[in-house]
Amino acid sequence: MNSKWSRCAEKGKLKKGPWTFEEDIRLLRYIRAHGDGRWTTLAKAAGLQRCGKSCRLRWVNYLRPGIKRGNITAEEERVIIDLHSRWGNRWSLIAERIPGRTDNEIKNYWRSHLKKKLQNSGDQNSDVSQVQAKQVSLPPQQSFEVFIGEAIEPYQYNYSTETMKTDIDNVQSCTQTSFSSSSQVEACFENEIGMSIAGQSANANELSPMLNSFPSGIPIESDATAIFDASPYNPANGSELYGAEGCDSDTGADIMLWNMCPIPIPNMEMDTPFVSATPFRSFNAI
DNA sequence: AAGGTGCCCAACCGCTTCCGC
DNA sequence: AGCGGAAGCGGTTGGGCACCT
Repeated sequence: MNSKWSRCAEKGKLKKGPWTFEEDIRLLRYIRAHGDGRWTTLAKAAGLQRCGKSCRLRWVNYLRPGIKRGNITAEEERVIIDLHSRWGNRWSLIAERIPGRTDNEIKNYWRSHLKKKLQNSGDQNSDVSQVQAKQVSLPPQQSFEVFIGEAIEPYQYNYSTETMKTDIDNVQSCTQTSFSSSSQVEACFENEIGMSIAGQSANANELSPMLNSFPSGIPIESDATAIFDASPYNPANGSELYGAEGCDSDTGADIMLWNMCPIPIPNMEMDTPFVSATPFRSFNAI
């Protein structure tokens, strides 16, 4: 074989399989300093024992700023169904029309949810058929504005290289990844990341890249609800789950960040304040 | 409680397209 | 124009997890 992947493997003990936290950080740091592209060169220069293709995939599908996590919404599903009916399996094209979603994610969603649904419901009375028949207004591609919460101004969700650089550097210095109390969390974020989680100072524009740097969120055992009262919790055992970013729910910023959290959190559900806050109220062209 | 089954999704694979020389 | 390497894309795989029985 002479494919790129097999050449990757032959060349030398290049690593395969799931990415580690350290690899993610290494890749992020390199891209923030030098930009993406030239993936083969980038992989070597960043000191990653990965082939360029693997680095590109990790960046595009997971680390890239703006990746939206969480369940596909009903509106997104409608868009996917509509566009698939027009374009077929042009996943990357479809993904361009759904901000924050990757082609891989849409492809997986189609295979695991929609394809079966469509197959099982060829008749006109099915939900999917009705959805398909409906003309869907498409969200704009590329740039978009996100409106979050009631209390803050809408802002344009764009990352600057400088912002990411600052965030990743700060995260690097925050070595503690497990906490037993809200005070520990507060101390870490205020001292190490320079952001007040109990106050109103969090700037949502500056936070999301940090999420990329924490592998599985930060579990907190007990008394953090006063601070994180809009955060997700695990309904299976009642414990609360927190990501790297924390800020007062009054700002609304945490609401947006949880939706964009690139870290999958098993069994995550939102508690009442979260739901009532209506994250991602709309997308608008800018 | 334990084993089986099915689902989900991150990552892999290989083909195609693009681009520079 | 032709070639080779890089990037993009869509299909496939397999590990981990949840849910049954």
